[in-house]
Amino acid sequence: MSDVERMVLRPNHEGEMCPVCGDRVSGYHYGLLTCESCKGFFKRTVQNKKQYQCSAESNCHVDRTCRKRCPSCRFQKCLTMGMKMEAVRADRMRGGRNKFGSFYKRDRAHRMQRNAMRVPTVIPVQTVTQTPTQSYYQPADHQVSSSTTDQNSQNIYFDQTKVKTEFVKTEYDAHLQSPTLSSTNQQLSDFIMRPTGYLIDHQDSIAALLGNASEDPLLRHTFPASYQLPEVKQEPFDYNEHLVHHSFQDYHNIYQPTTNYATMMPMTAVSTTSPLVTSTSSTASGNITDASSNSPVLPLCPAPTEKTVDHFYNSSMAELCKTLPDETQLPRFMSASKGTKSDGHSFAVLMDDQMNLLQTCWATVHIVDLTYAMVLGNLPPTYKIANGEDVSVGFVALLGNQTYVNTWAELTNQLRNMGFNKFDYCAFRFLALFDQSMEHLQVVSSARSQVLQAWAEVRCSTGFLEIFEQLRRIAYDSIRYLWSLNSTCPRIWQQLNPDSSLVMEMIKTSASKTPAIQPTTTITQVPTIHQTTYTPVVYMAS
DNA sequence: GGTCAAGGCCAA
DNA sequence: TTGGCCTTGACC
Repeated sequence: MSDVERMVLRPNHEGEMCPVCGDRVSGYHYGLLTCESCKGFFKRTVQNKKQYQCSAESNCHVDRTCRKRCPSCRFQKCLTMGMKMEAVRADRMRGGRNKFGSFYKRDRAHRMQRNAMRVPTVIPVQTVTQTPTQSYYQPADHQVSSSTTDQNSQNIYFDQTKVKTEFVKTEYDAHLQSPTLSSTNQQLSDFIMRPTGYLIDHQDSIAALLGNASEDPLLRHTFPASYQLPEVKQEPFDYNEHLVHHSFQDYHNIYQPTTNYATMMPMTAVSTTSPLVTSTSSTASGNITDASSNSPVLPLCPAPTEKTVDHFYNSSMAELCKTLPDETQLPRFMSASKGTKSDGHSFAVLMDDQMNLLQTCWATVHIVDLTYAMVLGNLPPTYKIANGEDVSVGFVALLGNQTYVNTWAELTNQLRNMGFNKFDYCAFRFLALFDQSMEHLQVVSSARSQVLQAWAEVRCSTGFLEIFEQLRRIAYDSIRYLWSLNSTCPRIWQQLNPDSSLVMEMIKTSASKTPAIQPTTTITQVPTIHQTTYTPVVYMAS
């Protein structure tokens, strides 16, 4: 093992801050880089099945000095940041490796790469003054497989050598640099700027779109092609094996509990409202009692092991999508597709359906992405674009559609207060991808059902779904707003290069596909959602 | 045998 | 109840 490899594999948490309270990180604990005190707090809470009640509004500030004040909000923040109750052992067995070992290793390697690449030729694109307690960049970077960037960045950086600044001239250029939209823009196809300021590689956009956490480009910086740190051992990816055995419909067959976790069951899913959807594993009272019914879609299985978690991430849809353009794999794909006629026509139809989905959903995914980042506090309130103007983050999120900026901000606040976490974010993304308006496609309808069922295993609130639908309608309206510019603001429209730009084609197509907001469903008010509708599933020993 | 993320212990 | 330190044990 080389020195560099040793550096990659050896933990170095010096200077790292706990994403929950900001104290010094002592290592990976229950899926997250945290301090010793949050580790102990989380362990006690889960082991002793503690139920906390916030005396305020469930949005208490948590930092090193006041973390003892509100255990309810502290625990909620632990969960939101990504600590995993499943990692607390039901049998209390000491020692041994935990179930996320390979995650930790991979995450460490990613972090080392980021740290290594932070040094050369980067300049701040926007210097944002922030205090430790006012960080709109919450340190979700500590979370294994999370989809955010770096906590320690006081400035937001970009690689000066990569940015084609000539394309950053108007407010709409700011839109075009937002993640989803820009992935379709040929002019910016080499590098894409995330709202947080990071440039991501073009090929990552599909992974981002599909919500694969381990492949999320926000986990990675863009590296010069010539620069490569030694990777942690990569498992060879067998396309055929993954497609056949880990297809979307077969996830539930993969995630089988192991003995360590077999005794852990989600005992209570307390809610004052009905479950999100009727689940076959739910009782009439809404309590989920069947731990063997694992998530078919989301990494929410009640008994994840290192092996099964690895399966999920290594066999991700993103990996499958990456292999699709490879002609040498195409025959295997065709023969491996269950129930799919193995001929070129079937494949063409499949691709056509995928394009339909992407064209319909990209704006929703874009808004969902920014919503989650806002919930985590990762985004500054405004962005300065190249011409010196400040635009609000809502302006960027809604593609310039000012109508619902305030509504979006309120929805974001509500989600934050409801404890919106990465699982909900993941569900939102899948629901966005499998757009309701495409439910005439059988696979979409089926996929939506699986997502909803998986989600219902960890959430018992219709409130989240209501807000998602609001976001989706806002996305539709924003696309139509963009499209309307060709008649209302021809000057700006022309700057978007409408005759040759691929993004214009996407806007045009999606504007024609997304259903108009009906008068009866026009978004005028944020729905009233009570915070008490959310209670996390608590894993308990049976 | 070293590593490190689990659980346990115990003073504050 | 908290949080710092210790012990344990699977994995490398």
